[in-house]
Amino acid sequence: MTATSSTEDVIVEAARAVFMQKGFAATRMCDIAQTAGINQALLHYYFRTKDKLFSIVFEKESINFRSDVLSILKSDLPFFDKLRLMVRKDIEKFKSAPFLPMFVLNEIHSNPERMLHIASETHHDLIFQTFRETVKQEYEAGRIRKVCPEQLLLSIMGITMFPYLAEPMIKVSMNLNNSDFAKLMEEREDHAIALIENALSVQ
Amino acid sequence: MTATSSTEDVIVEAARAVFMQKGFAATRMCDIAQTAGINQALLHYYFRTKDKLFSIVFEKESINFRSDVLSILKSDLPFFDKLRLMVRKDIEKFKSAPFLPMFVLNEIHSNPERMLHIASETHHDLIFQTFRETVKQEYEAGRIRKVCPEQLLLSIMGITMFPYLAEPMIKVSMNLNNSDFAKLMEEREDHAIALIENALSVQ
DNA sequence: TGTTAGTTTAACTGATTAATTAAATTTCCT
DNA sequence: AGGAAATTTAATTAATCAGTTAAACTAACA
Repeated sequence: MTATSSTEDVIVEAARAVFMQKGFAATRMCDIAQTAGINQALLHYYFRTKDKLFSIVFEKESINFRSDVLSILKSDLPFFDKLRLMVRKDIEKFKSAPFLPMFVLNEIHSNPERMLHIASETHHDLIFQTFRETVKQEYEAGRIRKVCPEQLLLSIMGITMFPYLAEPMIKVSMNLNNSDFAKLMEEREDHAIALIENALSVQ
Repeated sequence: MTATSSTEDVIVEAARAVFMQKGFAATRMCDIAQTAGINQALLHYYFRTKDKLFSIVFEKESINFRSDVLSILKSDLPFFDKLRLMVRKDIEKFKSAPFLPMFVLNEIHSNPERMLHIASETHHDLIFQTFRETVKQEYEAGRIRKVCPEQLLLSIMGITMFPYLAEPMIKVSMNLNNSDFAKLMEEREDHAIALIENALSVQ
């Protein structure tokens, strides 16, 4: 059982869980220790400071957050297939990590400079540029309605992410329990794709 | 001028600004005092604790956050006019209070029980039920495509709110300065409305 | 068996911060 | 002017929390 694969990983995983749920400021080191099933001294033995531990967690998650859509966009699939894949991949990801959007957006919000670093590491600009050109080609060829690519991207992201950003609010407003909500998210993929397709289809 | 642009109001307004930007945990009472242009002692003289001050701010904002769409939905306007009004009202609100969505969702996220109280005060369930029935009537009459009302509402909210939730990320990704971003949000109203209309139109 | 890394316990330091208090000062009302 | 409320100053208390340290224990392992 390969001893040492653990502890360090256990700590990072515990930190991930607590940071994601509470955010940086509200997270206590002793919460992380407790979640990891160890004591505070050992926490500092492995990761000297709260900031270092947070950086490790945030770096990882913020990269995971940014979809790797570049390969999809650069493929030679029909445009609607690209969109379908983008939406499906995102929703799948958020289903397995529902706190991810809130966590990342929230920490960027409270420390925007960090975003500069993330953006360069994840080729944000390149992804966005490719998306813009792809959309432009499509509407110039008359295969979709003319639409501002920036606005379209914001709409797609909003459609896929919002339910996870607002999960606690939605559950109460719509009177859903956990399994109702999960089911709604199951069905969401198809709804989202259909909505976007219909919105862009000519005629 | 006197009239009472009273100290009390000044404090609440300062608290609103700081809490909105930093969230509860990261907010310091001395920040609020400084923003209000007073000292910490006076803060406690008016509002004894941080929690009380926060409650006042949050209560107010969470009610403001919830659009008063009930009157729109119950009017006898054509459905698309209702949608247009809903979207316009929401985007207008967020343009003047861009931190509102992040603030409310974030605090609900870190303290979901609070949501129960808000929901009952703002008739969430009634609004949602009315929306559901309105949509159902429309697609049963064949005036719009058949669509799950829950999903549609989530999509509309995502489309209107997401840009404000992700503002710092968007600015970096799309390489926009403040005025670029503001302009994009100006144009967003029409984009959002057109997108939803096209998505729902039959044929 | 003895060494070493990993781990625990428990007490402590130092910094931050919410909250309190008393006394002094200012502002405003009558 | 006199008095009450508002506000400041400055010092203090109490709590929380990140981070440190030393001493002891445990298990692997050579």
